Amino acid sequence: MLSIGTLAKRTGTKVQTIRYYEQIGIMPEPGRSEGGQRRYGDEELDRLAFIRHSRQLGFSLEAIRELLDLSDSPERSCAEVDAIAQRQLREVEARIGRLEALRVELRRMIGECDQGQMADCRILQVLRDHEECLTDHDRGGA
Amino acid sequence: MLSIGTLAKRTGTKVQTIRYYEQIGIMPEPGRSEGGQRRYGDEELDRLAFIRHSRQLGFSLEAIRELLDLSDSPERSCAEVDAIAQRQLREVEARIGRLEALRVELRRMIGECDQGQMADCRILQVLRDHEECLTDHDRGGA
DNA sequence: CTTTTTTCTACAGCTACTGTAGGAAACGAA
DNA sequence: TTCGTTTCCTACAGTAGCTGTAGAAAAAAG
Repeated sequence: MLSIGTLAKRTGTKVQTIRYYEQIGIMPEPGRSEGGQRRYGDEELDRLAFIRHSRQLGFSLEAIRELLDLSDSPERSCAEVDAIAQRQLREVEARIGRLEALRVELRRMIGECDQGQMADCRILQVLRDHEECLTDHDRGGA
Repeated sequence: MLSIGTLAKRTGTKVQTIRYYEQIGIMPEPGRSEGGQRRYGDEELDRLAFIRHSRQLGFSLEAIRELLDLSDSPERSCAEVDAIAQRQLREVEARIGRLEALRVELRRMIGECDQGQMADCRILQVLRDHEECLTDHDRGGA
């Protein structure tokens, strides 16, 4: 039987996070010691490791809840699991795309900065320079 | 004089977000109409556009607060602004790196799924398969 | 037996907003 | 001017996914 602290160490999770998972219902209420402390077995260890690994892969807790539900009902097809993973992949790719665009703009901005005085700092000018943004919203909104 | 709604439309911001920015002190308290409604001028429009543009580039509100402070004190060097932008670029690059690693693992996972029954779903197996994670934390923690 | 570590509950705080309720102000049309 | 619609006001709760705190009890170590 494992204490919450041991479980935490073994899975690289903080103790409060485990209690939080219990609170939101993705970890079960475990048994207790005589003194009222949580005691876990291997099943809970596996479940928590699954959750943490999925979190590391960027799955939301809601998606993980779905995955756990699916894995509890073996009569359903693997296709549903696949769909969740595909969705996750698409989200990751979208995020990468957005960040790459940011990187381009940041690099351009930084490249133009020649370490002069504030008055003509290119970075601030670029950030202040919202012409495109403004007209964007103007045309779009009105 | 602009109403808060007009300012919102022009900058692509929600009305509540503007009030939130005022509350946390990165937008000033504006003048009011006779009836007590907020009225803005071009200075506030510029400031808000600066904030929104910076947010779109991934800067945190804290970083933006710094940038605004710096741009209010023109005697300081552009190098400080450059440092903030560089830091931001490094963060963006780190995030891209992490997401690319995720993408690799997700693709591998999905590739192995052959749409069979749950019992032998590769995706769930991969997610469940935490050997590496466990030993990682085991060796690292103990 | 004493000291230190761990655990307990309950709650506040974090980022950056977003949404809601209930009411007042402003604006356009008749 | 009156009506109806839209916008605005304040104040507060909620979102995701935790993290940190306080004060007390239980467990482990010496």
